Amino acid sequence: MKDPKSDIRQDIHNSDVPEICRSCEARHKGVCGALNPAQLAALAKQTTRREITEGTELIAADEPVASYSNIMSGVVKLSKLLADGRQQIVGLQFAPDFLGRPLKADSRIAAEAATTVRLCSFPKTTLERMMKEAPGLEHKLLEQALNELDEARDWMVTLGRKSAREKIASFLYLIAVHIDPEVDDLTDGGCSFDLPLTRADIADFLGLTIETVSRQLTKLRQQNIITIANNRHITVPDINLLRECCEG
Amino acid sequence: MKDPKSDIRQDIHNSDVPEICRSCEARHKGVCGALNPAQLAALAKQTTRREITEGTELIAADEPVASYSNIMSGVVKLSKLLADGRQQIVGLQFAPDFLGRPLKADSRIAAEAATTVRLCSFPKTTLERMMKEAPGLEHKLLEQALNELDEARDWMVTLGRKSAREKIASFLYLIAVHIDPEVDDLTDGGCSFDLPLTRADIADFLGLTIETVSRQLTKLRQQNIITIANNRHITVPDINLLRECCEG
DNA sequence: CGCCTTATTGAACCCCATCAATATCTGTGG
DNA sequence: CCACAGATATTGATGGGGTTCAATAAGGCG
Repeated sequence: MKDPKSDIRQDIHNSDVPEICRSCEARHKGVCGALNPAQLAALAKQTTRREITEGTELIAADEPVASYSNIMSGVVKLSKLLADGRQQIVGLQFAPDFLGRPLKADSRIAAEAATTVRLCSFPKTTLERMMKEAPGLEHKLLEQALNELDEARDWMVTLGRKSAREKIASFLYLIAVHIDPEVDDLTDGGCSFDLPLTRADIADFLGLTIETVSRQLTKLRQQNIITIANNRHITVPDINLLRECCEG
Repeated sequence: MKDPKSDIRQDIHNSDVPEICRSCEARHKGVCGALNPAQLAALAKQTTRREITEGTELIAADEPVASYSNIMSGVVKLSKLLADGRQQIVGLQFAPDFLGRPLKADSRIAAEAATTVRLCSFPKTTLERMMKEAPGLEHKLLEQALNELDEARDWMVTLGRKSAREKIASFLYLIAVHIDPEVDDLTDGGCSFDLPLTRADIADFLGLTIETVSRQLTKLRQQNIITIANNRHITVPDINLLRECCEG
């Protein structure tokens, strides 16, 4: 069932991996993990790496886009807009996530750099050609899509059924888990991180107003569940206390 | 790059399609569309078809499940539960959707028959084996996952940013589009359908209470945007009026 | 018809939004 | 280093949309 030629290719020595790919996270946990050195080299020829400043629009809703990207560092926010200006952030993406809507010209979702972001971009057509040659690529995309679907559905519970306090706690916990690789659902102890979003963005992510976000953060601070420095830097002395706030 | 053997298989005459698959929607729009007649026949040997009554639990959250299914008719609701009993419905599935969480043992989501449901089920292991033989299967799964992701994100806007009235209108519109195949985003005129959910389910889908759902339905009725018969049957004289209610 | 479930309607309350004022941060230039 | 200005965040007062609690009505099925 397997093409023997590709087996040979995959045995090519690691030194054939393009230099820029060697230390890239996307090659291990990201979509590029599905490519062999020769395919990586072919893709690398077409890639452009960019550092993008906070606030830059990466993908406009409704506009067809000609390239996909891997996020190498930073945080990207995905958002949707209603006609009257109300906004909802529908997802956050971190390294080494794949950015773009496969199998469709327009995503109907806007993507914006929430922090400084480094991207590794390549033409849509190149990736689509490779999807036919390397079925593992499609598998990686399926994995990410299903993970994002799980996350989106988790967040629907937060949006639909949680109080403002629980929403804020859930948000802080989400960021803690994604920013600090040491933290996961079982961790004890404390952690600290910078918020990748402004209060306005947090409000748009949680379906709240800026004022409510601010008030609830203040309350969590007064109850010693978090400390805040310079508005953006959060310290969580005991992650379990925060976790308890996520569901009442 | 292509395995010539599979090309031959795909040219096998249509009469080799298993009888039970011939009139099945999943073979056209669903995942089975990726299988050739021989593969369909192999899968058909392992499938069981069941008719399931409203209210039956199909998948329990956290419990590993040994089979996947195609929905042949009816509506399945996917829901999540908080520890204190608060519930959020995170998705609705219609024929010919694929039911189950690929690539993972437990889905952390409960699935329940919202109406009478007919399923075509097959062992997980069988499908996983076929995914390796027929890359098109994975492609179909990716398509559905991305569609569900789009839908989930659309709904996040509804949950996070819309008023109760807009939520109810959005829900009615969603059902109209999915139940009546004639209706889509561009349709004019009217339509009518049965609600597949109770008021309690609608509330859990929209992040509201039963009472609010009821009050908003009453208001829409008083404004002649809908009529209601027997609590469940909705008639929409002008779908455009309803559409306008979805965003204010 | 009678019972039970499901849905509607009413009244009071509360959480969060809104509007408004003040405070803090950040970066720039004197 | 400080002063200033604009953006960002906090805090306060008030009001409204949706929840909660409670009672009534309507549907569904024996």
